[in-house]
Amino acid sequence: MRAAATLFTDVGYDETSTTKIATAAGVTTTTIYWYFADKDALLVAVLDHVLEAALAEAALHSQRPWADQVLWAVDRLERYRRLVTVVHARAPISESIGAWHDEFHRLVDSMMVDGFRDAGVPESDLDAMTKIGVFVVEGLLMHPQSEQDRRAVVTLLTGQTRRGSGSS
Amino acid sequence: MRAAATLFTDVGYDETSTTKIATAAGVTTTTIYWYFADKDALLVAVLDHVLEAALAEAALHSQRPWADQVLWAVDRLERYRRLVTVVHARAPISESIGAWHDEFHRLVDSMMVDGFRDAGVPESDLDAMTKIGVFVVEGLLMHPQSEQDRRAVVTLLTGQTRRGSGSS
DNA sequence: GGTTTTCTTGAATGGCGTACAAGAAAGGTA
DNA sequence: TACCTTTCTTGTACGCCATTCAAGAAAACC
Repeated sequence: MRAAATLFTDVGYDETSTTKIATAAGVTTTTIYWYFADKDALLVAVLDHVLEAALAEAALHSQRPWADQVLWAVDRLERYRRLVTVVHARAPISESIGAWHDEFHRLVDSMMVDGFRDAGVPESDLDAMTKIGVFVVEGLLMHPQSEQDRRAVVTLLTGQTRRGSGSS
Repeated sequence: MRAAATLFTDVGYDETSTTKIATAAGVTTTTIYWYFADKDALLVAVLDHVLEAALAEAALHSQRPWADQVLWAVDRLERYRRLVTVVHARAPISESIGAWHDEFHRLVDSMMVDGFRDAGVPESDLDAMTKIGVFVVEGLLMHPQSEQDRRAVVTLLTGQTRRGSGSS
């Protein structure tokens, strides 16, 4: 069932009708509504599923340098670009998605705080730096960049301006 | 007519039906379709209108310090949060909105490059810094923050860590 | 005054998310 | 075995949506 909701990731939420989901899953739309309160609830289930898988993988990389971790996350999550945009678009109008979004940011914020603290960001800048980190990662997800551009942005973000990635 | 499309800003694009727009404008939905090819074209017209007005106002502040300019932009554009999210959500699926989004980023990128260059960012980091700037501003628009948090983020972003805005 | 162009409309179409009453499957208990 | 209850699935229907089309009103032009 949730396998059928790969459609949200690849095709998009608004572009995927409940009928298409039902057909792909070999059932009727009404069946979907027995398992999920509404289409938003189905999206939340997909989000939870996807996030859980990503977190499990991320745990394997937790010892790598901070810049590598962030870059890995961007690479790993890039495929969920459509989910990122639709969550932000629907968060203000859908109770369930708004709640998921809030909790998601609490989680990501805490991970970012730890990462930047370990990377040596002074305590006074930690909150602001965390927000910048989250916004930049979301920006990279929503606006796909070339491999080098991604790396340049993350490198600059995480403070180690290793020089030699400029342009023109 | 475009005055009636204030609905997009305040209520949201998906939440505003063509019928509501037509009623608010004192016409029928069909009339709207004489002036605009589809609902997306109407959104693009609203975006152009809103952007033009903001740019005109921004020109008056072009002599202020870079950090103030960015902060002013965030304050000024915050009311368009719904537009920001819907543009990102629809850019991949709507030709016209995708085109608008591309051109918008070209414009904003060039403004950001100039701003950061004048602020003393080395040429080698300029491209990456510009992207970070754009992503952070978009992030601030999509995730409303308190006055102090906004200021702290922009201050850190623009490099003048003036100290004394930390937390806890 | 007649013709052409500009604008507005009512009615229709197909698709959407969702609700509901009815029934099939499955499981438990005698 | 037969009955009852819970779990699941379905066909059908509703109201709303974006969009289209043929028809007509208003305005502009000659």
